[in-house]
Amino acid sequence: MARVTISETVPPAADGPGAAAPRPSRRRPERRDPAATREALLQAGAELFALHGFDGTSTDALARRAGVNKALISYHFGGKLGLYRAILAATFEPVRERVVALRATPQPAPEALREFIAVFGETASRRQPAFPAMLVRELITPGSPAVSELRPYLVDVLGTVRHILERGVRDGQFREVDPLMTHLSMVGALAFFFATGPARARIVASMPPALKVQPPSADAFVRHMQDLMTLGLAKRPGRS
Amino acid sequence: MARVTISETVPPAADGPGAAAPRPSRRRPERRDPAATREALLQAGAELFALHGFDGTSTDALARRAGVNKALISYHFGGKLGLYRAILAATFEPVRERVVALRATPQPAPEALREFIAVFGETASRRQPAFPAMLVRELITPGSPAVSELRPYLVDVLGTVRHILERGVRDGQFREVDPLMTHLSMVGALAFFFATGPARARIVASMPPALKVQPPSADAFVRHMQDLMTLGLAKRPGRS
DNA sequence: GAATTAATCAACCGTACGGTTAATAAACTA
DNA sequence: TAGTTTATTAACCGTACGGTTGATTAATTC
Repeated sequence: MARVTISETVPPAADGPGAAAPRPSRRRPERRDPAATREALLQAGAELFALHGFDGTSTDALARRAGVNKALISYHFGGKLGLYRAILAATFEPVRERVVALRATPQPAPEALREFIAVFGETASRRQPAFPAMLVRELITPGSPAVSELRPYLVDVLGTVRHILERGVRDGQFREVDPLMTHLSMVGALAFFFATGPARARIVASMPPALKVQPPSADAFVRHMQDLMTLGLAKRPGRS
Repeated sequence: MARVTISETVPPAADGPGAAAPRPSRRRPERRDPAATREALLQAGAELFALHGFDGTSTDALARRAGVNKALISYHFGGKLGLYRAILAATFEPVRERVVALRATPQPAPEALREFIAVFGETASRRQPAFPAMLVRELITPGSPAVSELRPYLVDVLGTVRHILERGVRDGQFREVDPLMTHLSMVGALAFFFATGPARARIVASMPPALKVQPPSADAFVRHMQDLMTLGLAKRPGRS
Protein backbone atom coordinates (compact mmCIF):
# COMPACT_ATOMS: atom_id res chain seq x y z
CA MET A 1 0.00 0.00 0.00
CA ALA A 2 1.20 3.40 -0.84
CA ARG A 3 -0.17 4.88 2.27
CA VAL A 4 2.63 6.75 3.89
CA THR A 5 3.31 8.22 7.24
CA ILE A 6 0.96 10.90 8.33
CA SER A 7 2.76 14.16 8.02
CA GLU A 8 0.46 17.09 8.45
CA THR A 9 -3.19 17.79 8.30
CA VAL A 10 -2.83 21.23 6.80
CA PRO A 11 -1.01 22.01 3.58
CA PRO A 12 2.38 23.30 4.63
CA ALA A 13 2.61 25.82 1.83
CA ALA A 14 6.16 26.49 2.85
CA ASP A 15 8.23 26.12 -0.24
CA GLY A 16 11.62 24.64 0.12
CA PRO A 17 14.56 26.88 -0.64
CA GLY A 18 15.62 27.08 -4.22
CA ALA A 19 14.08 25.12 -7.01
CA ALA A 20 13.70 21.53 -6.06
CA ALA A 21 12.65 19.87 -9.25
CA PRO A 22 10.23 17.02 -8.56
CA ARG A 23 9.02 17.71 -5.11
CA PRO A 24 5.84 15.87 -4.27
CA SER A 25 4.49 18.85 -2.50
CA ARG A 26 1.60 17.41 -0.59
CA ARG A 27 1.29 14.22 1.34
CA ARG A 28 -2.29 13.83 2.29
CA PRO A 29 -3.28 12.61 5.69
CA GLU A 30 -4.82 9.23 6.33
CA ARG A 31 -8.15 10.70 7.22
CA ARG A 32 -10.26 12.11 4.49
CA ASP A 33 -10.50 15.80 3.94
CA PRO A 34 -12.21 16.72 0.69
CA ALA A 35 -11.65 20.43 1.23
CA ALA A 36 -7.93 19.83 1.54
CA THR A 37 -8.04 17.66 -1.55
CA ARG A 38 -9.62 20.43 -3.57
CA GLU A 39 -7.15 22.90 -2.16
CA ALA A 40 -4.18 20.69 -2.99
CA LEU A 41 -5.41 20.29 -6.54
CA LEU A 42 -5.95 24.02 -6.93
CA GLN A 43 -2.47 24.71 -5.63
CA ALA A 44 -0.80 22.07 -7.78
CA GLY A 45 -2.76 23.23 -10.77
CA ALA A 46 -1.82 26.86 -10.30
CA GLU A 47 1.83 25.90 -10.30
CA LEU A 48 1.78 23.43 -13.14
CA PHE A 49 -0.60 25.25 -15.44
CA ALA A 50 1.36 28.46 -15.02
CA LEU A 51 4.56 26.59 -15.77
CA HIS A 52 3.56 24.31 -18.63
CA GLY A 53 0.18 25.50 -19.80
CA PHE A 54 -3.06 23.61 -20.05
CA ASP A 55 -2.03 21.22 -22.78
CA GLY A 56 1.40 20.71 -21.30
CA THR A 57 0.08 19.59 -17.94
CA SER A 58 -1.19 16.02 -17.64
CA THR A 59 -3.75 14.92 -15.14
CA ASP A 60 -1.26 12.39 -13.86
CA ALA A 61 1.25 15.11 -13.12
CA LEU A 62 -1.46 17.18 -11.48
CA ALA A 63 -2.54 14.34 -9.23
CA ARG A 64 1.00 13.37 -8.36
CA ARG A 65 1.92 16.91 -7.42
CA ALA A 66 -1.17 17.21 -5.28
CA GLY A 67 -0.60 13.82 -3.70
CA VAL A 68 -4.03 12.74 -4.76
CA ASN A 69 -5.65 10.15 -6.96
CA LYS A 70 -6.20 11.18 -10.54
CA ALA A 71 -9.90 10.35 -10.47
CA LEU A 72 -10.45 13.03 -7.85
CA ILE A 73 -9.91 15.70 -10.46
CA SER A 74 -13.03 14.55 -12.20
CA TYR A 75 -14.81 13.94 -8.94
CA HIS A 76 -14.23 17.38 -7.48
CA PHE A 77 -13.94 19.57 -10.56
CA GLY A 78 -15.58 17.62 -13.33
CA GLY A 79 -12.35 17.15 -15.22
CA LYS A 80 -9.11 18.85 -16.10
CA LEU A 81 -10.88 21.77 -17.70
CA GLY A 82 -13.09 22.32 -14.69
CA LEU A 83 -10.04 22.46 -12.46
CA TYR A 84 -8.42 24.91 -14.82
CA ARG A 85 -11.47 27.15 -14.77
CA ALA A 86 -11.61 27.08 -11.00
CA ILE A 87 -7.95 28.03 -10.81
CA LEU A 88 -8.43 30.85 -13.25
CA ALA A 89 -11.22 32.30 -11.16
CA ALA A 90 -9.39 31.82 -7.88
CA THR A 91 -6.32 33.50 -9.32
CA PHE A 92 -7.93 36.49 -10.96
CA GLU A 93 -10.68 37.32 -8.53
CA PRO A 94 -8.38 38.59 -5.74
CA VAL A 95 -6.46 40.67 -8.21
CA ARG A 96 -9.58 42.27 -9.51
CA GLU A 97 -10.83 43.07 -6.04
CA ARG A 98 -7.64 44.77 -5.02
CA VAL A 99 -7.41 46.70 -8.23
CA VAL A 100 -11.00 47.86 -8.30
CA ALA A 101 -10.60 49.13 -4.75
CA LEU A 102 -8.19 51.69 -6.17
CA ARG A 103 -11.00 53.32 -8.09
CA ALA A 104 -12.14 55.20 -5.05
CA THR A 105 -8.76 56.25 -3.74
CA PRO A 106 -8.48 59.89 -2.75
CA GLN A 107 -4.87 60.07 -3.90
CA PRO A 108 -3.92 62.17 -6.89
CA ALA A 109 -3.81 60.25 -10.13
CA PRO A 110 -0.04 59.74 -10.34
CA GLU A 111 -0.03 58.29 -6.86
CA ALA A 112 -2.95 56.07 -7.71
CA LEU A 113 -1.09 54.79 -10.73
CA ARG A 114 1.94 54.04 -8.62
CA GLU A 115 -0.33 52.19 -6.28
CA PHE A 116 -1.77 50.14 -9.13
CA ILE A 117 1.69 49.09 -10.19
CA ALA A 118 2.57 48.20 -6.62
CA VAL A 119 -0.56 46.09 -6.29
CA PHE A 120 0.26 44.26 -9.48
CA GLY A 121 3.79 43.62 -8.35
CA GLU A 122 2.84 42.47 -4.91
CA THR A 123 0.23 40.12 -6.27
CA ALA A 124 2.60 38.69 -8.82
CA SER A 125 5.54 38.29 -6.51
CA ARG A 126 3.87 37.24 -3.30
CA ARG A 127 0.17 36.52 -3.37
CA GLN A 128 -0.56 34.79 -6.66
CA PRO A 129 2.75 33.92 -8.30
CA ALA A 130 0.95 32.03 -11.04
CA PHE A 131 -1.11 35.03 -12.04
CA PRO A 132 1.12 36.71 -14.64
CA ALA A 133 1.99 33.56 -16.51
CA MET A 134 -1.62 32.46 -16.64
CA LEU A 135 -2.71 35.86 -17.85
CA VAL A 136 -0.16 35.90 -20.61
CA ARG A 137 -0.79 32.32 -21.57
CA GLU A 138 -4.51 32.84 -21.88
CA LEU A 139 -4.05 35.93 -23.96
CA ILE A 140 -1.69 34.39 -26.47
CA THR A 141 -3.81 31.28 -26.91
CA PRO A 142 -6.94 32.10 -28.85
CA GLY A 143 -9.42 29.33 -28.68
CA SER A 144 -8.30 28.65 -25.18
CA PRO A 145 -11.21 27.08 -23.40
CA ALA A 146 -11.46 29.87 -20.87
CA VAL A 147 -10.72 33.21 -22.52
CA SER A 148 -14.33 34.21 -22.28
CA GLU A 149 -14.28 33.74 -18.54
CA LEU A 150 -11.35 36.06 -18.30
CA ARG A 151 -13.10 38.96 -19.94
CA PRO A 152 -14.87 40.44 -16.93
CA TYR A 153 -11.64 40.59 -14.99
CA LEU A 154 -9.79 42.27 -17.80
CA VAL A 155 -12.59 44.74 -18.33
CA ASP A 156 -12.69 45.71 -14.67
CA VAL A 157 -8.95 46.21 -14.45
CA LEU A 158 -8.82 48.18 -17.66
CA GLY A 159 -11.74 50.26 -16.43
CA THR A 160 -9.90 51.14 -13.25
CA VAL A 161 -6.72 52.13 -15.04
CA ARG A 162 -8.66 54.18 -17.52
CA HIS A 163 -10.45 55.87 -14.67
CA ILE A 164 -7.18 56.83 -13.04
CA LEU A 165 -5.65 58.02 -16.29
CA GLU A 166 -8.61 60.14 -17.27
CA ARG A 167 -8.66 61.71 -13.86
CA GLY A 168 -4.99 62.54 -14.20
CA VAL A 169 -5.57 64.17 -17.55
CA ARG A 170 -8.52 66.12 -16.21
CA ASP A 171 -6.46 67.32 -13.27
CA GLY A 172 -3.65 68.48 -15.52
CA GLN A 173 -1.12 65.98 -14.20
CA PHE A 174 -1.01 63.66 -17.18
CA ARG A 175 -0.58 64.63 -20.78
CA GLU A 176 -3.24 63.53 -23.23
CA VAL A 177 -2.72 59.82 -23.59
CA ASP A 178 -4.71 56.98 -25.01
CA PRO A 179 -5.93 55.06 -21.96
CA LEU A 180 -6.10 51.70 -23.69
CA MET A 181 -2.61 51.80 -25.12
CA THR A 182 -1.23 53.12 -21.87
CA HIS A 183 -2.94 50.34 -20.00
CA LEU A 184 -1.64 47.73 -22.41
CA SER A 185 1.92 48.94 -22.24
CA MET A 186 1.92 49.11 -18.47
CA VAL A 187 0.23 45.80 -17.81
CA GLY A 188 2.16 44.20 -20.64
CA ALA A 189 5.50 45.21 -19.20
CA LEU A 190 4.51 44.04 -15.74
CA ALA A 191 3.01 40.75 -16.85
CA PHE A 192 5.95 40.04 -19.12
CA PHE A 193 8.46 40.74 -16.40
CA PHE A 194 6.87 38.49 -13.81
CA ALA A 195 5.83 35.76 -16.19
CA THR A 196 9.32 35.43 -17.59
CA GLY A 197 11.10 35.55 -14.25
CA PRO A 198 11.86 31.83 -14.08
CA ALA A 199 13.11 31.73 -17.65
CA ARG A 200 15.41 34.69 -17.04
CA ALA A 201 16.77 33.01 -13.95
CA ARG A 202 17.49 29.92 -16.01
CA ILE A 203 19.19 31.87 -18.71
CA VAL A 204 21.55 33.71 -16.41
CA ALA A 205 22.20 30.48 -14.54
CA SER A 206 23.44 28.91 -17.75
CA MET A 207 25.77 31.78 -18.56
CA PRO A 208 29.49 31.89 -17.94
CA PRO A 209 30.02 33.46 -14.53
CA ALA A 210 31.89 36.37 -16.03
CA LEU A 211 28.82 37.70 -17.79
CA LYS A 212 26.37 37.05 -15.02
CA VAL A 213 24.15 39.85 -13.90
CA GLN A 214 22.06 39.47 -10.83
CA PRO A 215 18.44 39.52 -11.84
CA PRO A 216 16.40 42.54 -10.82
CA SER A 217 14.17 42.11 -7.81
CA ALA A 218 10.43 42.43 -8.01
CA ASP A 219 10.45 45.54 -5.86
CA ALA A 220 13.11 47.19 -7.95
CA PHE A 221 11.14 46.55 -11.09
CA VAL A 222 8.00 47.93 -9.51
CA ARG A 223 9.84 51.11 -8.68
CA HIS A 224 11.26 51.23 -12.19
CA MET A 225 7.79 50.94 -13.69
CA GLN A 226 6.37 53.53 -11.33
CA ASP A 227 9.00 56.03 -12.37
CA LEU A 228 8.79 55.18 -16.03
CA MET A 229 5.04 55.59 -16.17
CA THR A 230 4.67 58.70 -14.06
CA LEU A 231 7.49 60.45 -15.89
CA GLY A 232 6.38 59.18 -19.25
CA LEU A 233 2.84 60.36 -18.73
CA ALA A 234 3.59 63.59 -16.92
CA LYS A 235 2.33 66.76 -18.48
CA ARG A 236 5.24 68.98 -19.14
CA PRO A 237 4.98 72.74 -18.85
CA GLY A 238 5.64 73.84 -22.41
CA ARG A 239 3.60 71.72 -24.75
CA SER A 240 0.33 71.80 -26.52
CA MET B 1 -2.31 32.05 -55.73
CA ALA B 2 -5.17 30.05 -54.46
CA ARG B 3 -4.81 27.20 -56.80
CA VAL B 4 -6.59 23.95 -56.87
CA THR B 5 -7.14 22.12 -53.66
CA ILE B 6 -6.29 18.60 -54.46
CA SER B 7 -8.43 15.80 -53.16
CA GLU B 8 -9.43 16.59 -49.62
CA THR B 9 -8.24 13.48 -47.94
CA VAL B 10 -9.43 14.69 -44.60
CA PRO B 11 -13.00 14.82 -43.37
CA PRO B 12 -14.37 18.16 -44.56
CA ALA B 13 -15.91 19.35 -41.33
CA ALA B 14 -15.08 19.06 -37.67
CA ASP B 15 -11.76 20.72 -37.47
CA GLY B 16 -11.97 20.95 -33.74
CA PRO B 17 -13.75 23.05 -31.17
CA GLY B 18 -13.74 26.69 -32.03
CA ALA B 19 -10.99 26.33 -34.55
CA ALA B 20 -10.52 29.04 -37.06
CA ALA B 21 -11.21 28.37 -40.68
CA PRO B 22 -8.56 25.91 -41.83
CA ARG B 23 -7.51 27.45 -45.03
CA PRO B 24 -5.24 25.23 -47.06
CA SER B 25 -2.42 27.68 -47.38
CA ARG B 26 -0.42 25.81 -49.98
CA ARG B 27 -1.33 24.55 -53.35
CA ARG B 28 0.00 21.18 -54.15
CA PRO B 29 1.98 21.25 -57.36
CA GLU B 30 1.76 18.20 -59.50
CA ARG B 31 5.50 18.18 -59.72
CA ARG B 32 7.71 17.69 -56.75
CA ASP B 33 9.33 20.61 -55.07
CA PRO B 34 11.07 19.75 -51.82
CA ALA B 35 12.09 23.35 -51.21
CA ALA B 36 8.47 24.43 -51.44
CA THR B 37 7.51 21.61 -49.10
CA ARG B 38 9.97 22.77 -46.50
CA GLU B 39 8.81 26.33 -46.96
CA ALA B 40 5.16 25.38 -46.59
CA LEU B 41 5.92 23.51 -43.41
CA LEU B 42 7.90 26.41 -42.01
CA GLN B 43 5.07 28.78 -42.83
CA ALA B 44 2.35 26.55 -41.41
CA GLY B 45 4.43 25.92 -38.33
CA ALA B 46 5.06 29.58 -37.71
CA GLU B 47 1.35 30.22 -37.73
CA LEU B 48 0.22 27.23 -35.73
CA PHE B 49 3.00 27.21 -33.17
CA ALA B 50 2.52 30.90 -32.51
CA LEU B 51 -1.19 30.35 -32.13
CA HIS B 52 -1.39 27.15 -30.14
CA GLY B 53 2.11 26.50 -28.88
CA PHE B 54 4.30 23.48 -29.37
CA ASP B 55 2.23 21.03 -27.38
CA GLY B 56 -1.02 22.39 -28.73
CA THR B 57 -0.06 21.84 -32.34
CA SER B 58 -0.31 18.32 -33.72
CA THR B 59 1.73 17.04 -36.59
CA ASP B 60 -1.50 16.21 -38.38
CA ALA B 61 -2.66 19.81 -38.15
CA LEU B 62 0.75 21.00 -39.31
CA ALA B 63 0.73 18.75 -42.33
CA ARG B 64 -2.87 19.56 -43.20
CA ARG B 65 -2.20 23.28 -43.05
CA ALA B 66 0.86 22.93 -45.21
CA GLY B 67 -0.94 20.65 -47.64
CA VAL B 68 1.70 18.03 -47.16
CA ASN B 69 2.01 14.50 -45.90
CA LYS B 70 2.70 14.15 -42.23
CA ALA B 71 5.75 11.96 -42.73
CA LEU B 72 7.49 14.81 -44.52
CA ILE B 73 7.94 16.60 -41.24
CA SER B 74 10.22 13.83 -40.10
CA TYR B 75 11.78 13.51 -43.52
CA HIS B 76 12.73 17.17 -43.90
CA PHE B 77 13.18 18.30 -40.32
CA GLY B 78 13.73 15.14 -38.33
CA GLY B 79 10.48 15.50 -36.44
CA LYS B 80 8.16 18.05 -34.91
CA LEU B 81 10.86 19.41 -32.66
CA GLY B 82 13.27 19.85 -35.53
CA LEU B 83 10.66 21.83 -37.42
CA TYR B 84 10.04 23.95 -34.36
CA ARG B 85 13.74 24.68 -33.96
CA ALA B 86 14.06 25.64 -37.60
CA ILE B 87 11.10 28.00 -37.27
CA LEU B 88 12.53 29.55 -34.15
CA ALA B 89 15.80 30.29 -35.91
CA ALA B 90 14.13 31.55 -39.07
CA THR B 91 11.93 33.83 -37.00
CA PHE B 92 14.51 35.31 -34.69
CA GLU B 93 17.49 35.61 -36.94
CA PRO B 94 16.10 38.44 -39.10
CA VAL B 95 15.01 40.32 -36.01
CA ARG B 96 18.44 40.08 -34.50
CA GLU B 97 20.11 41.26 -37.65
CA ARG B 98 17.94 44.32 -37.95
CA VAL B 99 18.31 45.17 -34.30
CA VAL B 100 22.04 44.72 -34.13
CA ALA B 101 22.40 46.99 -37.11
CA LEU B 102 21.16 49.77 -34.88
CA ARG B 103 24.25 49.53 -32.75
CA ALA B 104 26.23 51.57 -35.19
CA THR B 105 23.65 54.21 -35.92
CA PRO B 106 24.91 57.78 -35.81
CA GLN B 107 21.62 59.06 -34.45
CA PRO B 108 21.41 60.41 -30.93
CA ALA B 109 20.32 57.84 -28.36
CA PRO B 110 16.66 58.87 -28.08
CA GLU B 111 16.30 58.61 -31.83
CA ALA B 112 18.00 55.25 -31.84
CA LEU B 113 15.62 54.05 -29.19
CA ARG B 114 12.66 55.20 -31.26
CA GLU B 115 14.14 53.34 -34.15
CA PHE B 116 14.47 50.18 -32.11
CA ILE B 117 10.81 50.35 -31.18
CA ALA B 118 9.89 50.95 -34.80
CA VAL B 119 11.91 47.95 -35.92
CA PHE B 120 10.23 45.77 -33.35
CA GLY B 121 6.81 46.98 -34.40
CA GLU B 122 7.44 46.57 -38.07
CA THR B 123 8.80 43.09 -37.62
CA ALA B 124 5.89 42.07 -35.44
CA SER B 125 3.19 43.58 -37.58
CA ARG B 126 4.50 42.91 -41.06
CA ARG B 127 7.57 40.76 -41.43
CA GLN B 128 7.34 38.04 -38.84
CA PRO B 129 3.87 38.14 -37.29
CA ALA B 130 4.57 35.00 -35.31
CA PHE B 131 7.61 36.47 -33.65
CA PRO B 132 6.09 38.10 -30.53
CA ALA B 133 3.90 35.15 -29.60
CA MET B 134 6.75 32.71 -30.03
CA LEU B 135 9.05 34.88 -27.95
CA VAL B 136 6.55 35.16 -25.13
CA ARG B 137 5.64 31.52 -25.29
CA GLU B 138 9.22 30.38 -25.09
CA LEU B 139 9.93 32.65 -22.18
CA ILE B 140 7.00 31.54 -20.07
CA THR B 141 7.66 27.86 -20.68
CA PRO B 142 10.72 26.75 -18.79
CA GLY B 143 11.88 23.39 -19.89
CA SER B 144 10.79 24.26 -23.36
CA PRO B 145 12.94 22.23 -25.70
CA ALA B 146 14.43 25.29 -27.33
CA VAL B 147 15.02 28.02 -24.76
CA SER B 148 18.73 27.50 -24.91
CA GLU B 149 18.74 28.17 -28.63
CA LEU B 150 17.00 31.45 -27.99
CA ARG B 151 19.67 32.79 -25.71
CA PRO B 152 22.07 34.22 -28.27
CA TYR B 153 19.29 36.22 -29.88
CA LEU B 154 18.11 37.62 -26.58
CA VAL B 155 21.62 38.49 -25.54
CA ASP B 156 22.33 40.34 -28.75
CA VAL B 157 19.12 42.34 -28.58
CA LEU B 158 19.62 43.20 -24.95
CA GLY B 159 23.17 44.19 -25.71
CA THR B 160 22.04 46.59 -28.37
CA VAL B 161 19.43 48.21 -26.19
CA ARG B 162 21.87 48.51 -23.35
CA HIS B 163 24.36 50.09 -25.70
CA ILE B 164 21.85 52.70 -26.77
CA LEU B 165 20.73 53.41 -23.23
CA GLU B 166 24.21 53.79 -21.86
CA ARG B 167 25.11 56.10 -24.66
CA GLY B 168 22.06 58.21 -23.88
CA VAL B 169 23.03 58.44 -20.25
CA ARG B 170 26.58 59.32 -21.14
CA ASP B 171 25.38 62.05 -23.47
CA GLY B 172 23.14 63.54 -20.81
CA GLN B 173 19.92 62.78 -22.64
CA PHE B 174 18.68 59.95 -20.45
CA ARG B 175 18.47 59.93 -16.71
CA GLU B 176 20.31 57.19 -14.86
CA VAL B 177 18.33 54.06 -15.55
CA ASP B 178 18.91 50.38 -15.14
CA PRO B 179 19.44 49.10 -18.68
CA LEU B 180 18.14 45.61 -18.02
CA MET B 181 14.91 46.71 -16.41
CA THR B 182 14.38 49.33 -19.06
CA HIS B 183 14.93 46.76 -21.74
CA LEU B 184 12.55 44.32 -20.10
CA SER B 185 9.79 46.85 -19.70
CA MET B 186 10.09 48.09 -23.25
CA VAL B 187 10.35 44.72 -24.93
CA GLY B 188 7.76 43.28 -22.57
CA ALA B 189 5.21 45.92 -23.45
CA LEU B 190 5.86 45.51 -27.16
CA ALA B 191 5.83 41.73 -27.14
CA PHE B 192 2.73 41.64 -25.00
CA PHE B 193 0.89 44.03 -27.25
CA PHE B 194 1.61 42.20 -30.46
CA ALA B 195 1.31 38.70 -29.04
CA THR B 196 -2.11 39.43 -27.58
CA GLY B 197 -3.48 41.19 -30.60
CA PRO B 198 -5.65 38.32 -31.80
CA ALA B 199 -7.06 37.73 -28.35
CA ARG B 200 -7.93 41.40 -27.95
CA ALA B 201 -9.66 41.37 -31.29
CA ARG B 202 -11.69 38.39 -30.20
CA ILE B 203 -12.62 39.99 -26.92
CA VAL B 204 -13.90 43.20 -28.44
CA ALA B 205 -15.68 41.20 -31.11
CA SER B 206 -17.63 39.43 -28.43
CA MET B 207 -18.65 42.61 -26.68
CA PRO B 208 -21.97 44.39 -26.98
CA PRO B 209 -21.62 46.96 -29.75
CA ALA B 210 -22.25 49.79 -27.34
CA LEU B 211 -19.01 49.20 -25.48
CA LYS B 212 -16.88 48.48 -28.49
CA VAL B 213 -13.64 50.32 -28.91
CA GLN B 214 -11.71 50.02 -32.07
CA PRO B 215 -8.44 48.30 -31.32
CA PRO B 216 -5.30 50.39 -31.56
CA SER B 217 -3.26 50.00 -34.70
CA ALA B 218 0.27 48.70 -34.66
CA ASP B 219 1.64 52.03 -35.80
CA ALA B 220 -0.25 53.94 -33.16
CA PHE B 221 1.10 51.69 -30.48
CA VAL B 222 4.62 52.06 -31.78
CA ARG B 223 4.27 55.81 -31.53
CA HIS B 224 2.80 55.48 -28.07
CA MET B 225 5.76 53.42 -26.93
CA GLN B 226 8.25 55.76 -28.53
CA ASP B 227 6.80 58.70 -26.64
CA LEU B 228 6.41 56.82 -23.41
CA MET B 229 9.98 55.62 -23.39
CA THR B 230 11.70 58.77 -24.53
CA LEU B 231 9.72 60.91 -22.12
CA GLY B 232 10.01 58.40 -19.31
CA LEU B 233 13.76 58.17 -19.70
CA ALA B 234 14.48 61.80 -20.47
CA LYS B 235 16.79 63.55 -18.11
CA ARG B 236 14.78 66.73 -18.35
CA PRO B 237 11.37 66.82 -19.81
CA GLY B 238 11.71 68.80 -22.95
CA ARG B 239 13.44 67.00 -25.76
CA SER B 240 12.78 63.96 -27.77
C1' DG C 1 -24.56 0.20 15.27
C1' DA C 2 -26.71 -0.63 11.00
C1' DA C 3 -27.66 1.85 6.79
C1' DT C 4 -26.49 5.47 3.77
C1' DT C 5 -23.76 8.79 1.65
C1' DA C 6 -19.33 10.80 0.34
C1' DA C 7 -14.65 10.31 -0.86
C1' DT C 8 -10.85 7.69 -2.58
C1' DC C 9 -8.50 4.16 -5.17
C1' DA C 10 -6.45 0.91 -8.77
C1' DA C 11 -7.47 -0.68 -12.97
C1' DC C 12 -9.21 -0.12 -17.23
C1' DC C 13 -10.82 2.12 -21.97
C1' DG C 14 -10.90 4.56 -26.22
C1' DT C 15 -8.46 7.81 -28.55
C1' DA C 16 -5.18 10.99 -30.49
C1' DC C 17 -0.62 11.74 -30.80
C1' DG C 18 4.30 11.57 -32.85
C1' DG C 19 6.88 8.72 -35.32
C1' DT C 20 8.06 4.84 -38.51
C1' DT C 21 7.80 1.86 -42.55
C1' DA C 22 7.49 -0.32 -46.88
C1' DA C 23 5.98 0.81 -51.18
C1' DT C 24 6.23 3.93 -55.07
C1' DA C 25 6.55 7.68 -58.07
C1' DA C 26 9.27 11.49 -59.59
C1' DA C 27 13.83 13.39 -60.45
C1' DC C 28 18.36 12.73 -61.60
C1' DT C 29 22.45 10.37 -63.62
C1' DA C 30 25.21 8.26 -66.98
C1' DT D 1 16.83 4.08 -71.52
C1' DA D 2 18.17 1.78 -67.50
C1' DG D 3 19.60 2.49 -62.91
C1' DT D 4 19.93 5.16 -58.83
C1' DT D 5 18.60 8.56 -55.65
C1' DT D 6 15.22 11.60 -53.71
C1' DA D 7 10.61 12.83 -52.33
C1' DT D 8 6.10 11.45 -51.14
C1' DT D 9 2.35 8.49 -49.57
C1' DA D 10 -1.01 5.57 -46.84
C1' DA D 11 -1.00 2.49 -43.39
C1' DC D 12 0.58 1.14 -39.24
C1' DC D 13 2.66 1.09 -34.14
C1' DG D 14 3.45 2.00 -29.39
C1' DT D 15 2.45 5.16 -26.07
C1' DA D 16 0.54 8.63 -23.14
C1' DC D 17 -3.36 11.03 -22.37
C1' DG D 18 -8.04 12.27 -20.14
C1' DG D 19 -11.71 10.13 -18.41
C1' DT D 20 -14.58 6.36 -16.37
C1' DT D 21 -15.84 2.39 -13.53
C1' DG D 22 -16.70 -0.69 -9.80
C1' DA D 23 -14.97 -1.72 -5.63
C1' DT D 24 -13.66 -0.01 -1.09
C1' DT D 25 -13.32 2.66 2.81
C1' DA D 26 -14.20 6.76 5.69
C1' DA D 27 -17.75 9.78 7.31
C1' DT D 28 -22.54 10.76 8.35
C1' DT D 29 -27.27 9.75 9.51
C1' DC D 30 -30.85 7.83 12.11
